[in-house]
Amino acid sequence: MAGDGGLQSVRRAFAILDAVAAGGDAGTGVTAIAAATGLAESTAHRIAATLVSLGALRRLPDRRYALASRLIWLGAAAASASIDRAVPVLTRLVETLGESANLAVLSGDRAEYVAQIPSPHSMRMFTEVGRRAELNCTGVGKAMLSALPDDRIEAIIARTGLPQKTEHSISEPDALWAEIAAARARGWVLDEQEQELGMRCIAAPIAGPAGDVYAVSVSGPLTRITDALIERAVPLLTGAAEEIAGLLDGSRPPRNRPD
Amino acid sequence: MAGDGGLQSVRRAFAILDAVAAGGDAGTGVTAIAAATGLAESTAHRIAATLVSLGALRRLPDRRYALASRLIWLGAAAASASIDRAVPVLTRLVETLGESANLAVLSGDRAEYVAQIPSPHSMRMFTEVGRRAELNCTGVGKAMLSALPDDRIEAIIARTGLPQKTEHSISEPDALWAEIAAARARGWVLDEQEQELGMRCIAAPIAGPAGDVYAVSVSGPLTRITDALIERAVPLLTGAAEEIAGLLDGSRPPRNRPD
DNA sequence: CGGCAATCTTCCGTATTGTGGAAATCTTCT
DNA sequence: AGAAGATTTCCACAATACGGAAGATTGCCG
Repeated sequence: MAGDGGLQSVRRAFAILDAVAAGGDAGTGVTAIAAATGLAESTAHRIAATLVSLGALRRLPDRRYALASRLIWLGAAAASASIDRAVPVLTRLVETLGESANLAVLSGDRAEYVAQIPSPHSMRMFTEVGRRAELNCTGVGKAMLSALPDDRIEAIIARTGLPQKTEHSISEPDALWAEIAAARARGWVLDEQEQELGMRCIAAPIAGPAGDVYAVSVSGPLTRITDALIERAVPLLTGAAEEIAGLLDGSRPPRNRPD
Repeated sequence: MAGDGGLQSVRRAFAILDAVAAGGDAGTGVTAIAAATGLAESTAHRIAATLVSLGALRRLPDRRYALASRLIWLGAAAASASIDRAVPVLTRLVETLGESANLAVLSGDRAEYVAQIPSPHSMRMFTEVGRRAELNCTGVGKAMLSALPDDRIEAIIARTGLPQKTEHSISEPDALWAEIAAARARGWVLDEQEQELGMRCIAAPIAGPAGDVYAVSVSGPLTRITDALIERAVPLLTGAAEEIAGLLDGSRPPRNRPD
């Protein structure tokens, strides 16, 4: 093996998958892939073609590449064990705080809820797992943004804009950047009725070892997610984030990034 | 490139990921990986080590390998676009039949619900997306089993047994194999209160181009999922399976496999 | 429609990377 | 402690992957 990284061509294949994932849902051309990975265009083309034949990438009509279904399947298989291991952590959050706990993953330009332990209260925030949500107006979305490099955030905002779910949703880029800065400083974010009127949510980001990004959150109605509960919940939440990070391949919460 | 498959080492890396995915949640050793892929043990070891350094595999304390979180992330990113494209198909099913429609993926040894369009009826089957379910006693599970090679089915059964959710759940391997044979013959399966008392579900398998397996289903309470509705729904369901297969990288429904 | 620029695709000589057999090491069981 | 099986390391070498160059395609503009 040349160095500690193992097989060069396998590493390059994953770099190409990352570049395509970062390129957004409209697809990524060979020139952009080559630029993002530092590979020659013909090399990038050949590896991308291999990934297409393997079902990990697909070709769009305009010759761009997008992620494909073999990754869905492998991801689901990988998630089977990892999320199962996160469930007890979420469960303890719920038992301690009495509110719903969620785990989300950054999925394209949106947040996808991948696990939820519901609150025992009859009135609770109802989040369908598998549902995708905007990044700018959800706790988990803002938490995950805070774990991304600035240029990645800019690319996402350029593609998605800042969709409005309620009158409280963040509608100005400056306000979102301020939220991100605050999240980076204190390690958690608050969704103050931005996703849904009457609902409040706190969330903490989790960074995986390879650029994968998640968030864990606690959510419920405004009447119960008081400032006192938030104060009590934050250390538990950030502790849960750390614990889940450890379960997801020994990763750690993100360091602050003063880009 | 040697042949049409592209880079040999990238193909081998994915073959190793498949072998680890097929090996179950307890992990897979180098010798088993080498046997499953036909590679030399030292080659398999080196590629697996590369995948560990990339975050696609992780090492267990007993030196076995398991799928890791980079695949969750890539899978979620890939799912972002693919499932979005399947949602209109599910929606049309619901609008036509008036019952909930679901999309599930084979996730480890279980079925994971990845999308759901709920029925407009106030009493409906409530399936939390992201929830995992047993393969032997769910429509989507049995449908997906029917799309797998027999030896893969045997390995799954050996690991999971045949868990019982209701008194109707399939508890004998012979009965499950008969269900699988029937599913292969007609292209869809029926869950007759096996997952939940009072609930009925029909499901059709979808095979991806690279061994990835999904199922689309229509479900509801016994009182509404009548034989007449099933008769009416089956061609719509299998048509939806075909359509979703086409959206998931041009794949087609599985051919019968008379192993 | 033609021209142009940008992007994509193919080809090929070659050197670098990946290979697999053999040996060494580790782990588990009796 | 010994044996057997599994895992890991090493290294010579050949086969695979590489990238530059040339050719092909696409989209835009006048």
